[in-house]
Amino acid sequence: MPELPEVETVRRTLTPAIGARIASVWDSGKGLHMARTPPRAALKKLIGSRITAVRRIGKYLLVDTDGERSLLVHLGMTGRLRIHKAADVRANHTHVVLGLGDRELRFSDPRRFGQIDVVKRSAEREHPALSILGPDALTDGVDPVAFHARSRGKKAMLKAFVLDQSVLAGVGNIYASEALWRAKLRPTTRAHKLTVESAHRLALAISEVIANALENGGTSLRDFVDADGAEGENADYLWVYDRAGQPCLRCKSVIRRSVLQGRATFYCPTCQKP
DNA sequence: CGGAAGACCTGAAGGC
DNA sequence: TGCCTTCAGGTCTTCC
Repeated sequence: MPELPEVETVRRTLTPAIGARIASVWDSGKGLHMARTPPRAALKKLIGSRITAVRRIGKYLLVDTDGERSLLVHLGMTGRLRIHKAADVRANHTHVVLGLGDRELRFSDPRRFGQIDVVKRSAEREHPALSILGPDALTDGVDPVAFHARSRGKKAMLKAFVLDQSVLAGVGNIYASEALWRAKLRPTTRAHKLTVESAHRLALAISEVIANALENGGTSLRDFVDADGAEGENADYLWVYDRAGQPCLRCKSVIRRSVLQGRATFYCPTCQKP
């Protein structure tokens, strides 16, 4: 479910946890992404430390402590990271809980596509999940020159290029369609076809789409909520995603849905030129 | 190299 | 009410 704007929204709403001491940890023992179970022994080592910051790299969150380790979290499709009162009933599919006195930081994830790990901060970028990430689309910004350079010689479709986390970290399925619509580019166009001008347009479109979604607190189509349980408003502002059969907001043509690499893709057949 | 298809999972929604 | 199919903000692997 969560792309950069949603993960960043979670990060921002987690700041009340900063300063809290981790008094206990618990995990369900269930396997998450790639059948990996949360590393119980490493989680236990977080006990006694205080949360000093919550950072985000691409779609990953890092909960820093005053020890040498950080908690690494990926929300997958249905993951939630929320602050609850310790007395609140635990949601179904809760898989990791950090006890923070009268509060708890809880990770729940019905589909279990998320990831939980503990990393040594001094070597965090060597973690396999983080080592492959390109520049962060928000923190680092989308450098149009570098973006264009990365597209040289690439036969991949633009949709795949934009989703490639090693090119740019943070863009997911919704905002890929949104950015390509905004840049007036067809999702199936090959990346090497980008001109300097169209690459710049796409780079700017990605930045704007992400900034707007973030302002709206993210897109809640199904599962996404922030750390306080609040939904985002951005679903009301989508131009193409989930709008198949409806008029293009630019030219009134009928928006189409196709499937690219197994994923729903939305575009305007008229104003997004092949 | 790239793309399609399948894998990992659960639950909501729609058709009958 | 139930049963069945389809679909879902993400990776990762395998096969062509």
